[in-house]
Amino acid sequence: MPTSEDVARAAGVSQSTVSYVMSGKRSISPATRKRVEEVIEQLGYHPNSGAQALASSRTNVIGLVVPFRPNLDMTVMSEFLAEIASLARAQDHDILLVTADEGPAGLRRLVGRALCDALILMEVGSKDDRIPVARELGVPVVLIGVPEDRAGLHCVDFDFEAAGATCVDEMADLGHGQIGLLAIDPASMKGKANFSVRFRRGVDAAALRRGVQVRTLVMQANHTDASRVIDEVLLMDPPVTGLILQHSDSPDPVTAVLLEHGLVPGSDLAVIGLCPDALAERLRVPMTTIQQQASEVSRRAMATLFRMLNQEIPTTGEVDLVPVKLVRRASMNRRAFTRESAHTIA
Amino acid sequence: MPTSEDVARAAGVSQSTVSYVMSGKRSISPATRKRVEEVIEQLGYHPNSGAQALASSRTNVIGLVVPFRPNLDMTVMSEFLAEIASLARAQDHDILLVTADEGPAGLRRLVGRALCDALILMEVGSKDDRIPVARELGVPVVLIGVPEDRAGLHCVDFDFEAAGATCVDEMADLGHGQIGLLAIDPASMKGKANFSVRFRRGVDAAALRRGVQVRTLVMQANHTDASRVIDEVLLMDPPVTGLILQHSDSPDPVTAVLLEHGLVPGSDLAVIGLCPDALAERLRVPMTTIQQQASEVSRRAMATLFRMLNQEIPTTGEVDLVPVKLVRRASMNRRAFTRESAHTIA
DNA sequence: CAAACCCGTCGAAGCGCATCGATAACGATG
DNA sequence: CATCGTTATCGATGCGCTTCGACGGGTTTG
Repeated sequence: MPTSEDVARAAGVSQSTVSYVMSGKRSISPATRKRVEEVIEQLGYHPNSGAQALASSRTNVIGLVVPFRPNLDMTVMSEFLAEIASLARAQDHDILLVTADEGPAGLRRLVGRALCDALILMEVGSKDDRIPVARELGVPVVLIGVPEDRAGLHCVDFDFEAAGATCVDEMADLGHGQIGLLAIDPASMKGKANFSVRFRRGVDAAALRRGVQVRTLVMQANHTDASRVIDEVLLMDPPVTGLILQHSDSPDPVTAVLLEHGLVPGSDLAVIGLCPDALAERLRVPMTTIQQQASEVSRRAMATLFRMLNQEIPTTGEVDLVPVKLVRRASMNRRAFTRESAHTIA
Repeated sequence: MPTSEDVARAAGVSQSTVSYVMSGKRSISPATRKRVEEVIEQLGYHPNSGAQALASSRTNVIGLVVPFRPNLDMTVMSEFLAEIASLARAQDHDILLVTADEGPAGLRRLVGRALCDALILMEVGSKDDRIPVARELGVPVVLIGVPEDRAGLHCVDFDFEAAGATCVDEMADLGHGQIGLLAIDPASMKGKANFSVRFRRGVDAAALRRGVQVRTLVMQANHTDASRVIDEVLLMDPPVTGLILQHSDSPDPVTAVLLEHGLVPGSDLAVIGLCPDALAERLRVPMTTIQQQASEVSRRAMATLFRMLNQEIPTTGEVDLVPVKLVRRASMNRRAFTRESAHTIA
């Protein structure tokens, strides 16, 4: 591997000049610059990152801490990964991928070993033991997620509360006053994640505001449980005319069960949910959803992170919630005033 | 941040002694070792990775190159990521996540800048422009996937050919002589990936061997197209009694369409496919599948990589195919000899 | 026309570690 | 008892870079 010394010799300049050509931190005459750049090109020179880090105490690496717990929505997660990695590269940074297995000590290691200049913590839970450590790390940190105790830390996330509210509003706007919320089990791992909690908070608030009744049924995202839950829904009185799906992987089973009952989403029952677009669109009846734009969240997180790295803003935290976007598809219908049919058909 | 110099001073030894305590490359008296280790603990010392890399020309980082092209099966992908990251940490290594956006030049950058000691290339296609570069990089490389031109490179992957064959064998064993293969469009991005090609090669070979007829229908993994394709299948003569699903996201739509036709998988029609376990199990009729054990592939890839890093084996390549595992669920039935009913029911 | 500046360049001093050779202390060996 | 290994430690060097101060020559200024 050629070093900057090699480049300097070949270009007939000093090593420090090569360094200044690369960093642009001092003015260089056009002639020398050209000569040096040609040699760099020709030799295929790349600065040694270790040496660079040692001398400048800047690694140009961002640590991305992902708790790969099972049962995570990987579709969304990988959108994050792709976008974050790409944005990092655009600013000449790289991404160090760290699982959360190591816990808080892992964060200390990253910073202590000077493996990265900044951290992004993904999938932050309501109570997350990475939080207190993150605060004292002395490097810029951005959280994806909104923990309870977030003082001094910058958070970015989807606005799940607005998402919940939007679902209810859309229902109410179409005349549905009796809504079934097919919800994630609050006792489960996923249910404890704060996005789950915030979504339901949004639903509840909007229900109150709009004067509609929301009945919650906890379900697992599989056909058997969907079947059980839909049976319950159909027996409710007054009859439920709209369903909100919280699980991102419940659209398939729920749609399947509804169809088995002769109920077509968008005609016999209004259905709205939270899932990836690709899934929503490939259903028998494409589903109206709240779109989760991972790219937008990533963009904001990275923008903030780089501003912190460049000392443009203090590391003091605030919550940056990305507005939700309702994508209307065929699964929502206006309430029919004479729909008692559900019971009989079923 | 404390340095090894700080540790040395506090422990009353020289800096080099601290270094030897940490690396274990020279013998240290138990007394000194204990003293040094205590100071390390107490000061919260972590060796600076940049300095370490500079001095030892070893980064303890593995570059993981992932082409985040849309339409990738992220469920499987993230299993890889999680397992690889975890295995790396177990050997005191970290993972640098690199998207393939930069192409071959990105690989040169990684090695040229000495950002990592070794590379794993994921989702390697049949013809992949990263391959020629990878070969000349001068660092250990392991490919996940099997490109055509793989001389000198170590590949690990699922044995998709065996997967295809196993599907056909299972069908044949249960008496099915007329099989429909609902296949990925070979002209699509995904269809060009070599795993797709290999699966179909396995299917074809086994069909020939077992003397069964496989008719291929290209489909998209959505309800509309599934409907179109199943209509075609049901009109075939002689009647198809078993379906092989190549798309990992076709089980939902296909099952849905079959049920609409009054056909229950596992009773009226045998269905087998290639998809994540979680999906297979949450279907109305849990589906028999070929299980893709990402963890096993990861383990083998990492094991080989570390052996190359430790000079235990040469960097000469071979293909390491992970045997497939058939997981029987409820979607397969023995052929009924008098099933003409499909047409009439449909 | 000298003083004050700016521009482009160079030399040198580290950054924090790994590692090699040297050295001292100390049994074991003949 | 002189010699040879061993074992445990230290000092010095260098990895490849960034960055600071210095310096010469050209330009501006009073």
